[in-house]
Amino acid sequence: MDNTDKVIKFTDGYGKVLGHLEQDILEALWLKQEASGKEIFAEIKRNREIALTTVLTVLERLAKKGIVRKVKGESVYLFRPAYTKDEFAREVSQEVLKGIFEISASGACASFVDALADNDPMELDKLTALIESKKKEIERKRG
Amino acid sequence: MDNTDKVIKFTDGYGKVLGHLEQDILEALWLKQEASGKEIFAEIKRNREIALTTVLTVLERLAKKGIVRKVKGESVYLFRPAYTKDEFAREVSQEVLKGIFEISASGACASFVDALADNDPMELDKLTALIESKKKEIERKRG
DNA sequence: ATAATATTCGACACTATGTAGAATGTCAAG
DNA sequence: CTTGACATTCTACATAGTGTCGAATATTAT
Repeated sequence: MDNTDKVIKFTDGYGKVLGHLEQDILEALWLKQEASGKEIFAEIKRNREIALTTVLTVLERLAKKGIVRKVKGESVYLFRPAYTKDEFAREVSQEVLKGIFEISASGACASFVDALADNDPMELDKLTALIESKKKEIERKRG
Repeated sequence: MDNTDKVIKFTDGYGKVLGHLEQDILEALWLKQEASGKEIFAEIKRNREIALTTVLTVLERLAKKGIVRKVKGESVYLFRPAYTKDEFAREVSQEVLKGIFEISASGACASFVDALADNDPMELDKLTALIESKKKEIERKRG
C-alpha cells in the first residue's frame, strides 16, 4: 500500500446515489415506515436547521423517482419507502456495480471484499454461501 | 421477482463515477497507455462529432482529479492514466461501496453476486478465494 | 518574425441537489 | 359563506459536475 498522495480527488458524493438530505429523509422513513411530511421534517430538524418546504420538496422528488410512495391519509399525505433498505441497496447496487464491472470486474471484487470486511465481517460467510448457491444456479441453468 | 413497474427511475448516471466522455477518454487512454490530446481526440472522434478543445478540457479535468497524469513530451503534452483499470476500479469501488454498505450490506452482497455472475461468472471462483484469504487475514490480525 | 500548432481560459447549457418563500388549496369553526 | 389555520404545490435561486467550444494566448518550427 503506497499512499504516495497519488489519490483521486473524490468530490463529496463520488458515485453517490442520493444526496445527503435525500439519504437522511429516506433513513427517517425506513425507521418510521410511514410518516407525514411534517413528521419527517420534525425528525430532520432535530439535527439541523431546515425549512418544512425543503423537506417536502425532497420528499416529492423522491416520490417522482419512485423511491418513496405518497398516499393520502386521513387529513394529510403520508409517505412511505417504496423499498426496504435491502431492496433498495439491491436495486442501487445493481446499477452501480454494472458500471464498475464495465471497468474491471476483478478490481471491483477486490475492493468489495475489502469494503465488506471493514464494514461487516460477518457478512463474509454469507457471501460465500451466496456464491455457492449462485454457482449451483448457473449449473442448473446450463443443464 | 415482480417487475410490477415499481422501478426506480435511475437518471442516466445513478451512482456514476465518471461522465460518458470522461469514461471514453479514460478508456482510450488505457488502451494507448500514453497519448497526446490530439490522439485521444482522434480516437473519440471516430465515433462522434466532437471538438478538440472539448477533449482537451476533459483531459485537463481528469488530470485535476488525479485520474490522469499530464507530462510534457517532445513537443506536446502527453497524458497517461494514473491508475490501471483494476486499480481504478478498486479506488472507485471502495468509495461507492462504502456508501451502499451504509444502507445495507446484505442487500449489496446479493446484487453483487448477481451482477458478477451476469458479467463474468469466472470471477465467482476468484471471489471465493478472495474471501477465504480475507478471512485468514482477519484471523491473523486478531491473533 | 511569422505562420502553424498547442495549450489554456472563459463561457454557456443542462442536470441534480439543497434550499425555501410565495401562491394556492382545503376544511372546519364561526 | 367567510375566515383563518394548516397542507400542498409552484417557482426560483444557489452550487456543483459534466459536456461543449470558441477565443485568447503560448509555443515552435520555418
